[in-house]
Amino acid sequence: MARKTGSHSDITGPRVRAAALKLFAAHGFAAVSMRQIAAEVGVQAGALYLYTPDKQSLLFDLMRDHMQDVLNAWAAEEKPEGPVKELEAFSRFHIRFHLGRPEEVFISYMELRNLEPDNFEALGAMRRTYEGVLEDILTRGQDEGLFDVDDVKLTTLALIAMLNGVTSWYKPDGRLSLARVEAIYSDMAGKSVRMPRWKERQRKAEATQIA
Amino acid sequence: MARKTGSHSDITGPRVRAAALKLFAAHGFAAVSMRQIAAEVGVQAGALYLYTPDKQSLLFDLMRDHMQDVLNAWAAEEKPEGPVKELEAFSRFHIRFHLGRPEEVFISYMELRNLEPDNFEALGAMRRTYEGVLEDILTRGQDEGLFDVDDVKLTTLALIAMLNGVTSWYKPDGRLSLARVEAIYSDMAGKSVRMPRWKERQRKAEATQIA
DNA sequence: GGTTGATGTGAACGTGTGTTCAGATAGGGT
DNA sequence: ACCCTATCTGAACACACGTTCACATCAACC
Repeated sequence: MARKTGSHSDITGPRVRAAALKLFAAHGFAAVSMRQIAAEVGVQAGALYLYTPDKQSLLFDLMRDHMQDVLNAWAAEEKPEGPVKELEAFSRFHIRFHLGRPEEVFISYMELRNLEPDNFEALGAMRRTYEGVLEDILTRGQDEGLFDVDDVKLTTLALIAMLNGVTSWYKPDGRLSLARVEAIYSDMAGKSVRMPRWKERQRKAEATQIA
Repeated sequence: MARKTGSHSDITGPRVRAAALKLFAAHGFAAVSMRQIAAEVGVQAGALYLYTPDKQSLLFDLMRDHMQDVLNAWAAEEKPEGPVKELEAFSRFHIRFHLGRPEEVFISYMELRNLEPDNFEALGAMRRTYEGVLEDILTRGQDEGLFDVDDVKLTTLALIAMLNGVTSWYKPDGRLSLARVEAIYSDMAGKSVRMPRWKERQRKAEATQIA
């Protein structure tokens, strides 16, 4: 029976998660104690266990929810037609989404090794799903002769690494606006995989020659 | 007076560092105890303090030595002429060097936040020096009209992030050889910044038109 | 207005932490 | 043969850890 007034559980619960997010991102999962999290919330350590079964779950829930958010947000995104524009849309989406959640991103890529095996596997599956989106775009672009990609899997990982790197230096009040960063990254991503014009011409020339 | 036979300090010292490297890379600095390191070496925890003043120094020394190795190795590398070939040489060097030291690389980019302020600053300076190498190549290429880079600093960080990403998935016995990975990455890096031919032609056309 | 149940306290449990240090050990120098 | 000293042990220090639990508090309901 949920209380209406005076019930703190609706408030404290999210605050616990917010505190954990902030502290894990700043100092690392292993370096943060339950007492520090409790202090950030303004509560005693024991009270945390009303909102999480243990410290590990606190970490995993943050990571899982974040990955789910990414996947949902991409699913809701409007997709343009053709691999070239899709790649640009993906790059822009990735940069925009990740810059809006620097702490979640940081945790999701830094604390993987602190997950227990089952949780690690579950999160790995979600990550592979997301990478699959990019891999699919590259594959179709390659098939249509629009991209010149040596190895799709490797290129996928290289691009994701590049795009993720943005979170390690971007400051909202920095020199470059979000829009500019978004543009530069998506441009670099596009250029790094697109079929060069001379190669395209050569390909067409060979095709007509054979025919 | 150093012993010749039976002296273990020449042996135990490096073993302590090797154990710390291995364990820090596998589980993270904060999650590894001095007793675990000692056990890996086959010694009691107290003995470690004959080789390091404290745990923090153990981490910092590993990171500083690694960065110094990178800088030295690049200094010793033979450099080709021209920004385009220099960029390729840098990319290939970076991939090759980093894939040969996965643990050092992992630590150097994951454990920065566990460094005390002074150590953090010292390592940051070394990292900026290394990034300066790439930044310099891009700047010169841009000046010579060979590269089409929107923002040199941002592009530097994006490329470094992409190249570093390789360490998070590469397995020596995997599908792709080191040489192939090296080639693909340096190719992507080059394409992502190089001036497109059509833009180059346009630039030259405008130049003659003005003259 | 007394009862109930959600919410939180504060102390305690057992274990582990980084670090120190008196003492054991054993090989090299004389 | 003896001493010296580099090397290491094993116990101890004070403190922090994640987690549990008996108990307090207090708003909402009958």
